[in-house]
Amino acid sequence: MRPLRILPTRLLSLAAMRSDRRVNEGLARAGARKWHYAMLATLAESGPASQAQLSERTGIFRSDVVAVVNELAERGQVERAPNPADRRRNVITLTAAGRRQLARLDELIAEAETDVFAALTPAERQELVRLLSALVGE
Amino acid sequence: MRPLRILPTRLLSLAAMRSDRRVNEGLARAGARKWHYAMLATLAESGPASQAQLSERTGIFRSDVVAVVNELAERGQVERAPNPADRRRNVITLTAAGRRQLARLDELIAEAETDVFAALTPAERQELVRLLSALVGE
DNA sequence: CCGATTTCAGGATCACTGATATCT
DNA sequence: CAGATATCAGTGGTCCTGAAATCG
Repeated sequence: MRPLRILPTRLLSLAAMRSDRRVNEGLARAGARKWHYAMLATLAESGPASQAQLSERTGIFRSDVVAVVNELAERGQVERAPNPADRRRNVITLTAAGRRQLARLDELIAEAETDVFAALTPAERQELVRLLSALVGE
Repeated sequence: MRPLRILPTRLLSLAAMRSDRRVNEGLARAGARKWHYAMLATLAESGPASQAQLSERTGIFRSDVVAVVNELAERGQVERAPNPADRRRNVITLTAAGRRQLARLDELIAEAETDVFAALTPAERQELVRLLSALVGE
């Protein structure tokens, strides 16, 4: 039997846990969680979107998108409006305050990534990204 | 701004999520979760231990060890006995049924790891393990 | 008294199921 | 009618805090 500590899936899980914890610490300094960041970043990259599109693009679960949009809307970082062309859908739009918050979160995440990958050389970090990309199939 | 999909910490989180899901599916076929496996494997590797030791060795949170031991004890896979030399402590011991369950879980995890790392060559998989080990500091 | 161990109660986040109402 | 969308209620696992009881 392989020692527990070398199980590849376990190592992956452990590394992600430490990384997530550090990233969450950073985001918490701006009162955000990871889904807030993912949604703001996606809106900035791809423009206004329906909630179903946001679910696909961010990975937020279908039924959890509502709550994240609610929270960002309460803080004035996104706006929710009905889509006149398809009245089942909402159109979620990034506001100026949302862009400012995103810029702040980008800084906090950059700091976190510096810490998380401190033990790797730039080449190793790049290789890790390559391997992980292959793993998730992209 | 870097595209969201290439953020290294996000990639790591996503890869771990997919991996965890597949591993949990496998373990669920034997009615187990990841902590059950971790505890059985640790007991097989290092022998009988107190609950505090099991917490350190497995990563199960201090206050959650009780429930995991309870569940394994109910199924007859471990035994909990007071330590006569230090009456604050319990001694948790693997049973024959526990060893059989561990063997079964080892198979299920091996299958899961085959699936999870299917996109990588053996050399790439080894390199990934090396990089992740460096990341978690071991 | 201090520290270690076990145990319990509970919180917060997250992934997920299932159902409903509305609209195309 | 089928299919998509947004919403809501609720479950279960995990990580974590805090505190009590027992013992060295």
